[in-house]
Amino acid sequence: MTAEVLHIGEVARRTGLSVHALRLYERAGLFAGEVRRDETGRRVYSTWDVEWLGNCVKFRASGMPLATISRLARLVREGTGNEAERLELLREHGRHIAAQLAQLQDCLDLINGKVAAYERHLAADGTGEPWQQQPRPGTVTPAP
Amino acid sequence: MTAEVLHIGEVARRTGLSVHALRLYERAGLFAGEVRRDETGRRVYSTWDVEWLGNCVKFRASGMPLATISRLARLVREGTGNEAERLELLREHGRHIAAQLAQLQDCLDLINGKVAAYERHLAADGTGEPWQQQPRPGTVTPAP
DNA sequence: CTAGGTGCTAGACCGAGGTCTAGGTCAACC
DNA sequence: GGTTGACCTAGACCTCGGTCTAGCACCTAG
Repeated sequence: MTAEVLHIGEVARRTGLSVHALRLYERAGLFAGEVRRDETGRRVYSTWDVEWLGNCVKFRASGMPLATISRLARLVREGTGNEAERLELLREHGRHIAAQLAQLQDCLDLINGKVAAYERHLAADGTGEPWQQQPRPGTVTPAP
Repeated sequence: MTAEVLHIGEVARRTGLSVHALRLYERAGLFAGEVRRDETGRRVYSTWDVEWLGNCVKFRASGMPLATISRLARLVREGTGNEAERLELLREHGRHIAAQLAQLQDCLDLINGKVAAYERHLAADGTGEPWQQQPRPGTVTPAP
């Protein structure tokens, strides 16, 4: 079967990235395989590229900087022999994600607490304990 | 008990924000209570401000833009009567966090899969199935 | 032949969120 | 009196990740 040939617009549609972003990603070295050109100079992508980009999109969504994806891409491009390095890079980002999960959970707890307080407040007319600035004295010390 | 008076440096140390960031946050309207000044014009913060900033830090860490925190701060500043609005804002951000959690989990699954593959690959010398470009033909179609 | 669609490059521009600098005030210490 | 340290303002600057524009090349259909 002939390898499927995709042009930039089609890849953009499939990945959800803009054509601008695709060209930017290429300049930034995010592709794990040189992007070839057809006779007239247009970029030609394979379905494998699209798959790879799918991973990139997930990496980006999880906060991996372009520079890091680029490092990974280089390792993959360089081929067999650096698997340990790739592994470490992935593990590192895994730890990063774990940290983010914890932070998000932390904030979610905060929000759920406040939401519950406001719900109580709204339902029971003042029973909740929403954010409340304590009454502000005009100056630093209470009236003498 | 006299309200504790904090200056910007101390607040920076307590919140982990830079003094620059604190001034930026003030300009951006993130404070839920006007920041007062002492006789010589230096900013004076209360422990309540520090608490509030702690929440802001969590909000930021979970991706809430300064503009949104600012909206929330305005609501709190305006006082009682807009609790329903605050509630909706918080709920909205809660949904946003849930979406992020899902994305992070998705990426984490991807990474764990790859990590497992590379581990197998490294341990069993080639058994894994790491990222592998299929052999690239010189041109688009295989040699005719 | 012309128009429309798709692609190309180089480079300008953008918004978010900070960070840093210059130049100044003030209070305290030696 | 001089120096040090914390603070002030206004505004320049930075990174990141894109987005958009100008000006051009191709191909295909009407």
